[in-house]
Amino acid sequence: MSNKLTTRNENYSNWYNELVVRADLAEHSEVRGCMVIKPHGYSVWEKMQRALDDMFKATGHQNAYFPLFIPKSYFSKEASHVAGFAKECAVVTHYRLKNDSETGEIVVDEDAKLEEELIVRPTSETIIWNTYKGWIQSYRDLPILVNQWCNVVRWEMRTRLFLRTSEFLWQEGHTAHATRAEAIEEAEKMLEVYATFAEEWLAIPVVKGVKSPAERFAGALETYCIEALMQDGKALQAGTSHFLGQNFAKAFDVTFVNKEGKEEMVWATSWGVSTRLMGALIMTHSDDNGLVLPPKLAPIQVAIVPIYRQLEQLEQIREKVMPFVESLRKKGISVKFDDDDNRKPGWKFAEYEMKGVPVRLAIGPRDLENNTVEVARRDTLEKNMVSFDDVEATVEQLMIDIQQNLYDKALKHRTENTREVNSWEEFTEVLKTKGGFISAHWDGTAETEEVIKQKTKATVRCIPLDAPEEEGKCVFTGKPSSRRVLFAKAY
RNA sequence: CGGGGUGUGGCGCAGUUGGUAGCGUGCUACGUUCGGGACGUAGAGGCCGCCGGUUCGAGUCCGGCCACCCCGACCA
Repeated sequence: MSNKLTTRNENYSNWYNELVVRADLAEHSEVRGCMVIKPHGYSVWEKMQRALDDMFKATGHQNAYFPLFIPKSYFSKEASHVAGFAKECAVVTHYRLKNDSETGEIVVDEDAKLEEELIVRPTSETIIWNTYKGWIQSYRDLPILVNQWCNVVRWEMRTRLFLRTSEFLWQEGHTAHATRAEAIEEAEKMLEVYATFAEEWLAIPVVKGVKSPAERFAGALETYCIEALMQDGKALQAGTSHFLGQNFAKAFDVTFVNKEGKEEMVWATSWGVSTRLMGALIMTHSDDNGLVLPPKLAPIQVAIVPIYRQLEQLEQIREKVMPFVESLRKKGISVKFDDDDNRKPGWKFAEYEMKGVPVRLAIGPRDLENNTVEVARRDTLEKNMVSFDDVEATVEQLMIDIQQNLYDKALKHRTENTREVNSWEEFTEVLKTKGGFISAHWDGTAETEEVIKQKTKATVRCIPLDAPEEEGKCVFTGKPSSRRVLFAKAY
């Protein structure tokens, strides 16, 4: 086996593809466009789920579950929603197989055709609002704050592990409110939750913003988003939160009686993040040696590699180390003492590096003599000899330091790759030679946005929420603009 | 849907003008090793993507399918 990954400089795209497989996160399944998320990858996802789920609960939400299948007719009720998803829907038409009487092969039983076809959910707004109709009569029934963890299917033409697969895992929050202001507040609140999660857990700095009308979710009045910048200078949308207005209430006739006894339409939001965050995590921190994980999301936070000749020596190391291992575990740090006798230390070093374990400890006969441990940190690849008496404190501190260092590095990268430009020449030049976020004035029209996209492949990633008012001229048309927006090529 | 590529032991690949399938790695056993992906010896493992054709003979030539990957258009 070639032990080295393709480097990021050689071919960023290959680097990513190889890394996902070699770090044991996921692999292509035999089904086109679908992936198998392997235990190591799924452990990371579970940690994300846990953290997010706690945050959802803390903001008053509850989990529920809605069907995988959506009757086709539901879709047609919200015009822009259908238009947005129609091209990528999997459709169930039959409910039974049979053995062909001639060949004996398993075939679709044409007699078992569904009266109404079912769509495999690409998102659940329609079935949920069809359900909410039955839950809501009075203002007393509001708000409804529900989330579901599930899989969805979007029949993508081109797929990449985690970044875009035909089936993916996500959560989708769907809330119902009595007033416009409350729904907007909810959409903004969940954007904050996502941003906090991205920065504190994934260690990924994000720009909070709103989407241009062209990039808005199908059926939304406003789409809020968090945008991150990857190491190759391309942007990645890491989460979205939508203010849906009354569009779905109108489509599904969901009304409530207010305090004054008058009937009103319900206001809605929806918000989601997906296994795509795995892609963001990988592309933000990892290096040419493999995966780099922030400690808060690493399934194994500390790996201990014993170095020994005879099994007797291994036992000596084990005796020395186990109380320390137990002590770390009591503090909630996940530790693996790797006593696998079939792998050599060098192999284990490389393996834990590939898999992104934040801290690796090596302990051998020399360390037993000197009461030391070799401490290696994944993010900087630094190695230090530490007294065994101090190693617990060292490890605890490293959990904090590595988490922080990864964030700082990513923020530095983003800062250095966010450039203000004021002319079309500058715009195309920066895009061609450097990439990254381009902060520029835009006249706000869909036409200009489209032309820029056609010419450069760069899109308006978002209008940052914190963008200051600033008089300027659109980089492309020269028409007046009141604030800068962020452009970039995107995943 | 266009363009390109690939299908051969688990994985990665070679296989020349057609002659009965090989290498690396991994796997099993034993021994020596063990501080950055160890080494030796002995083994196991293949309807060469599928269907048809040419031929005494096809992994190899011809025709037709199928699948997957990569690059575009579309998208979280």
